Amino acid sequence: MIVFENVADLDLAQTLDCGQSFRWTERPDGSFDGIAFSRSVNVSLDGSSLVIDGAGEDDRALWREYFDLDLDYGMVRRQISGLHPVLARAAEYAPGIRVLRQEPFETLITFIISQNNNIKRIKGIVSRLCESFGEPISGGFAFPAAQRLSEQSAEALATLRAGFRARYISDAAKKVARGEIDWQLCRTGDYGAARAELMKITGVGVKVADCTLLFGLHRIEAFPVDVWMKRAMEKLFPEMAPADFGEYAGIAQQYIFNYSRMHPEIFE
DNA sequence: GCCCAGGTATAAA
DNA sequence: TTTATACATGGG
Repeated sequence: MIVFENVADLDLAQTLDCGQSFRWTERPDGSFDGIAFSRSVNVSLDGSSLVIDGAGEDDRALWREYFDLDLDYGMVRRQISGLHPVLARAAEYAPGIRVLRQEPFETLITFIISQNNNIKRIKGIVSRLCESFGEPISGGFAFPAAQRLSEQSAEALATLRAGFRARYISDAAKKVARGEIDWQLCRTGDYGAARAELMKITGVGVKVADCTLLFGLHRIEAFPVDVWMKRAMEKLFPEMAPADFGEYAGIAQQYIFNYSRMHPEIFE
């Protein structure tokens, strides 16, 4: 068991159930069971201590990074809130959101599955994907390796009931397994080039690419303010110009997404 | 039954 | 370059 003390600005439900990760399930006691990096754990918050049950000290750095504990989200939230009142409202609504640093391939595949889909069903498909093709580990199944996934027939993938996304999953797994996707470029290269790199995959457009870059490669600096967000800002504050989301655009975007999910009436 | 869901590929203007 | 439509599946 690992304990991180004095963790601020983290709410597990807000972070693990806000549509960025699809592998966490809440227990009645408010803790969450989940798997990342082929490790099955239960995470809970005891006061300001983050408890990772099922993990050893060897993995302290790994979980510190996963929950992005080295970034001061209080500072980020204050900065974002100053950019536009809509951002202030969204950040205030769920101040415990953090942007997780998930594994790139898992993020890519889960957001391919997310297209024209709902979170409940996304979780089901991801769950079947891991049970069918992931390595069994203590407490569940790891997310499948690209190589293993790339070897699956169309018939095998059909058991996931992912619908038209099955061939997208297959193409992504093949390209990643062959090394045709340059993760280093995605992580550190020009944002446009990183986006284009992921869009080499069939079924990956700007939205899936942006979500993969944000949640899988932590490109928090460049999430575009899309037309939908601009419309929301103009509707709520018609007298103001839509703001750029600034240095932490990806985090701002996640506050907004969560807020819109909980208050759909405000966003039409 | 009908509508829609963290969109994208494809065809057509 | 921009705009309509199909797409598989299942929850509300």
